[in-house]
Amino acid sequence: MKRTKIKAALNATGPMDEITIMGWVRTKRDNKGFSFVELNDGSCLVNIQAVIDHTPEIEAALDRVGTGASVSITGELVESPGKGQKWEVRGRSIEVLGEADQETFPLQKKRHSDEFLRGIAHLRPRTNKYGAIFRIRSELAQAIHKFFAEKEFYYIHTPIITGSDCEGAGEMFRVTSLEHGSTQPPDMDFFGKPAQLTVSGQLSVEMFALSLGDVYTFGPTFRAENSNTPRHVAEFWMIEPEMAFADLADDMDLAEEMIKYLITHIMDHCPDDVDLFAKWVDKSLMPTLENILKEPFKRLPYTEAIDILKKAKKGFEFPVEWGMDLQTEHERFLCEEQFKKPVYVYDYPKTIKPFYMRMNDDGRTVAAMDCLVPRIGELIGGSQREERMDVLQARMGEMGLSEEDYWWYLDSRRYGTAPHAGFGMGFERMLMLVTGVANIRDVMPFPRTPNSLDF
RNA sequence: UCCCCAGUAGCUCAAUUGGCAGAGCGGGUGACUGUUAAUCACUAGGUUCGCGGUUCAAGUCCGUGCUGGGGAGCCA
Repeated sequence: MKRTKIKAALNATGPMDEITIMGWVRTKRDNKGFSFVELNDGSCLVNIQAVIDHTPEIEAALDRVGTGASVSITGELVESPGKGQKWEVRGRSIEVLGEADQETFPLQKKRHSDEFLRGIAHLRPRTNKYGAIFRIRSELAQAIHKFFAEKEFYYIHTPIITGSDCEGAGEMFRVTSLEHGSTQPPDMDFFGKPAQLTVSGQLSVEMFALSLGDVYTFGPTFRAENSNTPRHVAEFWMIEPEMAFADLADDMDLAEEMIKYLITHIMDHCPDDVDLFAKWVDKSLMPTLENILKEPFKRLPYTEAIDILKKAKKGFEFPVEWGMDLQTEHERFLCEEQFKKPVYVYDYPKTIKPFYMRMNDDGRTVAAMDCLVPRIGELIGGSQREERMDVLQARMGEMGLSEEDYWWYLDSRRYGTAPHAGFGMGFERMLMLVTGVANIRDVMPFPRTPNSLDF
């Protein structure tokens, strides 16, 4: 099929005698003797307008066309005499590719609530807002690979199915090939042992940092937590870079550079789509993004953060004391009120962090960092990893972890260990940041949440 | 998982103290020679989320279940 994408047609530098456009009808306006048909094909936010003079044959076709139908229109591309668009198609013929019954087609020529559109997740990318979200989502994924390629990081595909039942984060989904309700023991299962969906590629990707140097993984991860918030889903994508011969400061440098790179990239490459969000979704989007770009992030040791929170004239629900994990209200206070920009909190108490984070000289904190951003909360969590075999073994002992289960992980410290650091960034949370979309379910094609697996 | 709120036409919402279930948009039909989510006229459209209860009478009150939203926890 020969067609010109609408994005290309709208960017034309001159008229065209022969053009065929295909897309979905957003609206049709009939007049006596001719009709306007606005088409969108997903290639860009903007529709193209086609003007078609009526003939008996064309009228018969137009009778079958309503909002949502897909059509092919052939004619010429001309400068529009009307206001609102530079180019339009003067149609000579129209072919109806797929009708849409107006009685039942759920998308109307008006704004719908996000809640309603979630119920028709298979059709919502045909709306302006969701089309824009998923174009930006694609561009953001590409930008991540571009960023790491430019910095000469290697892209590692870490496994989705894992046999490590404790990767240091959250409840896991079990993977089995046994019949539902089977009483067979795990050693009769496919892998001969229990298997789960990964919650993080970190332990795997560390092995490759300690081989290839600078690496990253970017793929789906799964959490079986019964979380019901606008910031959590059961299946989400995570970017996890890992650098050999790097410490916590290098880690924070990389994360900050990456966030700024991604925001700049999206502003440069998706101006129309970003504009839609700035206008209709979050009026403070542009100031927020510009604010993130303009200054260095605040770097705040956990112990100082606790002091600030203690002195804050603020009725926190949770009392503040050294050793506790920061609550949502504390995180929001730090980045939205105290510093009004992204904040790294680092050097957390060892008791609230996983075994693999590097012990600091004080013996009570570890080289961990969280990057907190306004509105989203924790966008990134990372650390310098414990590279010293004896310290790592001691930590695992404290936390009741079996060295046998991690024999391959420990081998990386046994043979040629080296300082290294990395972090995990929630891809969808980054997408929420650059679009201003408030609910994570609205930046995923088909979100998976507790009791929801409809598509 | 806990706390709070909501569920009425395809969508977004009204409905006074418990007293005849409504509007806008969308749909259908018609009009209109340049419209921009066109406009104008006419028109159809309801198991008031399910189940049980109180009452002469329930969209409205009570119980329960389901679904959705907000907040919290867990985290990215």
